Amino acid sequence: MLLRQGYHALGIAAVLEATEIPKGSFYHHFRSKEDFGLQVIDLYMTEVHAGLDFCLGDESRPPLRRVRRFFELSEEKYRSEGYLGCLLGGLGQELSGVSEVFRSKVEQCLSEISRRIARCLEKATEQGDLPPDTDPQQLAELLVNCWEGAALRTRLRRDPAPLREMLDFYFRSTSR
Amino acid sequence: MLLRQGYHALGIAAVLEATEIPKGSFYHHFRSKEDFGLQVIDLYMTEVHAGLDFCLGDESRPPLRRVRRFFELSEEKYRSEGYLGCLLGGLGQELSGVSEVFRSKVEQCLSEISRRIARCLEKATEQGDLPPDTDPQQLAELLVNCWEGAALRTRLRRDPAPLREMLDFYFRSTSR
DNA sequence: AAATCATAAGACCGACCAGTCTATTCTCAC
DNA sequence: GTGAGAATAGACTGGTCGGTCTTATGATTT
Repeated sequence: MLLRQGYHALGIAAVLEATEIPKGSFYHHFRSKEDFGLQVIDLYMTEVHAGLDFCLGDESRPPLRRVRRFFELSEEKYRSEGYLGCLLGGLGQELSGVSEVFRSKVEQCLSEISRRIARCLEKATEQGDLPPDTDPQQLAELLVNCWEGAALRTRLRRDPAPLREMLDFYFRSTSR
Repeated sequence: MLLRQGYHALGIAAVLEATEIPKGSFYHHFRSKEDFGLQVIDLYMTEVHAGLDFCLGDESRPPLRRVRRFFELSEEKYRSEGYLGCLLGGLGQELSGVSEVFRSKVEQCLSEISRRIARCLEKATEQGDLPPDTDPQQLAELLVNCWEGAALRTRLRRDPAPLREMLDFYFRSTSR
């Protein structure tokens, strides 16, 4: 619901109705709506990290393939949700100008993802799949950032093409 | 204000106070808050198109340079606003799941920008600055989408690096 | 069985928001 | 100068929102 409607457009009452939970229970477990939102991000991140574990730890594939696979699985997940894009991008855009808490939280999450991908790109460099002069961290940030942009467009168009074309371009460019 | 705070977090009252305009005047000229938001987008787009006119119409530079220049000037504009990113990206993310009107409006604006850039990339292809088998429209969409992602990250980090690195990567990749 | 404490339950509250209403003032054509 | 419509002005309204309050219930410990 937070992904679809965004933070402000989603009322607590709607969450309570959908989950059939009374207000008293909600505020017993969550300090506030903000606390709730932050915990939703945490939950989202455990999924993301599980995906990263699964893909980047797959020693049977070359490192670059592992990275690509992670994003392909993410695309699959987006599809199953109706192409709503990424929660981090959504909340980041909506709240970064109005809540320092959310801004730093989202930034921290994105840089954490980038760091893990960078470590995998480093392996690719070691194995000679990337030019030796590449900066893995920068290349990883680039990938994550462009992915977020493509995810937004995918959401606007309700069409996965922007995600696919972005991945194609990125991996065609880096590995050549 | 709409760029900084987002649509929902921005109250009409705040706009009225900042502009010292009474409510009666506002609702005399705008049908509703939604109407106001849409007109702000229109205003934003006239600026964007002026920038496109200025850069893409500059016959003294090769086409690829014109495109790059447009985004470099955009970065400069973002900087002067305190790195709040792009209004289209911001409102698109926040509202696309909750308002069909805004969703289609933002999508239409982005695809319009892409189309103009595509026409310039086409010239680059004709002049041999891009491989003859490239799809200008797709390459333009890609650029716009990745730009939006980099703009979001720039906003989250309050730092222009993501924008610059994205442009570097894109133009290094395409023209090689 | 009693006591205790975490949780459930939803009525209730004050704040705020977009939007309306009526009254007033400005502008300009005639 | 006067009439008419556009624009200004802000008090007001109905509804919604996040959050609180009191009371009830369940489970666990002694």
